[in-house]
Amino acid sequence: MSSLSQKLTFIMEDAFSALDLPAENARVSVSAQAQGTQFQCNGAMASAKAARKNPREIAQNVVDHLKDSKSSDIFEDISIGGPGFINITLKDAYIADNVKELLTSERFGIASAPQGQSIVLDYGGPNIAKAMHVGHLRSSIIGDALRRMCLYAGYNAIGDVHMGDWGTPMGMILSELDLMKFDGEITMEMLAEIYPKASTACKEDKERMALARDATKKLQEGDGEYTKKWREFIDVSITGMKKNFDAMGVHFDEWKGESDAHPFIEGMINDLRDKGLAIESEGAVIVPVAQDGDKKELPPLMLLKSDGAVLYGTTDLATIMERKKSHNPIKIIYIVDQRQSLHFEQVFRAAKLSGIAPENEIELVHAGFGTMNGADGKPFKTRDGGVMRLEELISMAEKKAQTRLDEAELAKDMDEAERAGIAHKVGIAALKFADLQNNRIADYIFDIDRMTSFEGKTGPYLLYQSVRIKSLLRKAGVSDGIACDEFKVTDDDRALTLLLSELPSHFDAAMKNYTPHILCDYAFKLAQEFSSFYGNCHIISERDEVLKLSRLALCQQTYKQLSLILSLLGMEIPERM
RNA sequence: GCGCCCUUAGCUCAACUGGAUAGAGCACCUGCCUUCUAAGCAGGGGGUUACAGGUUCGAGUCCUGUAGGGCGCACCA
Repeated sequence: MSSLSQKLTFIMEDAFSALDLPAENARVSVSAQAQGTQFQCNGAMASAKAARKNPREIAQNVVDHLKDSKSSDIFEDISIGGPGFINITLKDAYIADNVKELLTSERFGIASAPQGQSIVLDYGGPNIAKAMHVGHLRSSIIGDALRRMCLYAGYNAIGDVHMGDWGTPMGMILSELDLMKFDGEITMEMLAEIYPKASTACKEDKERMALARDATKKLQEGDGEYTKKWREFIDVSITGMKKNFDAMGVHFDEWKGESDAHPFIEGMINDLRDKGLAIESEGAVIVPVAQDGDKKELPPLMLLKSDGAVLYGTTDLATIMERKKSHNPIKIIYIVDQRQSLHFEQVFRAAKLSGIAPENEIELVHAGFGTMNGADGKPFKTRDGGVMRLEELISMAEKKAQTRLDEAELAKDMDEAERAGIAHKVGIAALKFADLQNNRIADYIFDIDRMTSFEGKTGPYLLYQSVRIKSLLRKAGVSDGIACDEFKVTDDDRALTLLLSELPSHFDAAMKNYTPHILCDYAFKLAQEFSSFYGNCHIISERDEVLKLSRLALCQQTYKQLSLILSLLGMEIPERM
């Protein structure tokens, strides 16, 4: 079981091979032309040069071959267009057979990865003592979606929040507590005040900074008193983070941080020194990672500062060791701001050079994303110039959904709790979809109106269509799978039927490039196609029993797919809305 | 100075990795609640894909250059 375009590709590959044409040119895709033809293959033109033939002639050979062969009962029409496009239209009987197969397929035709392979995903990346703001949105939402996708693809996917809990900011807080002579219970509110205060003071005053550096070093060396206090405010901080992540429905399997790599660092540095990879330079310890043929001058990865303290790159490298030991993953995916691409290039090179992550054992991927800008194209700020907190954003979206619900006739018989539950699901779907539908690589404009919009290409639209189907199936008394002995395809539902078969192609593409927006796009098209079908056709009131059953099956299949994709994207469908 | 990324409709974004007439949503205009949820559907207008060359049967996509924007270049994370 696979998508129709994949099946047709197999058939086309056979035809190409039989005619001594390169099979890799045989790929069949959904037709770009809206009307008329259903699928197309562009391989004749690609093969023309090497075969020294006219592309139309090649296309004709392929078409003749296919018409002669037994697969001819598949094609309603197969013809040549333009410079050599092979256009394919399928027989309804073949489409019907395919749907029948799809209806009983557990995974919609999506292939499953070999068992026992792990992938670690590094996303979220909140910092201790800092309030989570909209900047954490992308990493969390994209990362969580990719984790769910990897899981569905059959991998043992492990999401790690990888907190910033080990750098100089920790020393800033500890030294600030010293200066305050503080000895009570640390609260979230306190932390929110202390950190910015300490950070500013350190920037302005070199001596104050020295205190922070000193405290950082002591902490990293295992000072008892500091460790105790550190543990205390880490726990407080994590409680706050969990609140935010829970509200967004972002899940982590591990709550590790930079500090968890600490036990690996000393051994790692010694090993790198022994291998001659780590060297002293200006009092610091570095790993040169430049290679012949580099276009740019790649600075070395610094492991130890001249004062002996570790850095971001040190913990990142050691974290790979830690992950290798605990999970032995085939891949580690970092969902981190694109601006850090140089840093990851350095770490990845050092990991390969040192054998910490041999190239053929662990694949290291930086799935970077663009910077979030405000409407003016500059990094996003609220109207008063501050940073918008995540909680604020979530509650804005929820409130808008609440208002929308209060206006609706439907909500009259709902109690408070049900309304709040729906408003939450709708609000979160709006936020997540607004973010996920963008290709992750490019910078994007953070538009609060778009984030909290419920019309058009939005999360709530997808929820709405799903809810409509669910309601329809409920009224029709359909609960479990519908197996159609006979499936009837008509002009009103053919487009939806064909689209339903294409999920595997889109899932594969999204996985390959780590781009959830491909799934967003497919889900939207599917919902739109369904909505059109829903508007044009009678379903429950259809008199033709075979057609009615076929259409109910289509509804259910659409619901199942939307439900799967929404869950992969981290959205929940309410019972009604 | 060196390097990376970006520039597509008024706005926000797609375009299956080189394919046919570049698609969606928002906004604007016209219809549709007496069929199963109108957070919806049907239809309309809106484009020299920043610019100039090049490669190719074929370029938004690849190569070169120019302009504009963003970012990064060892003791922050």
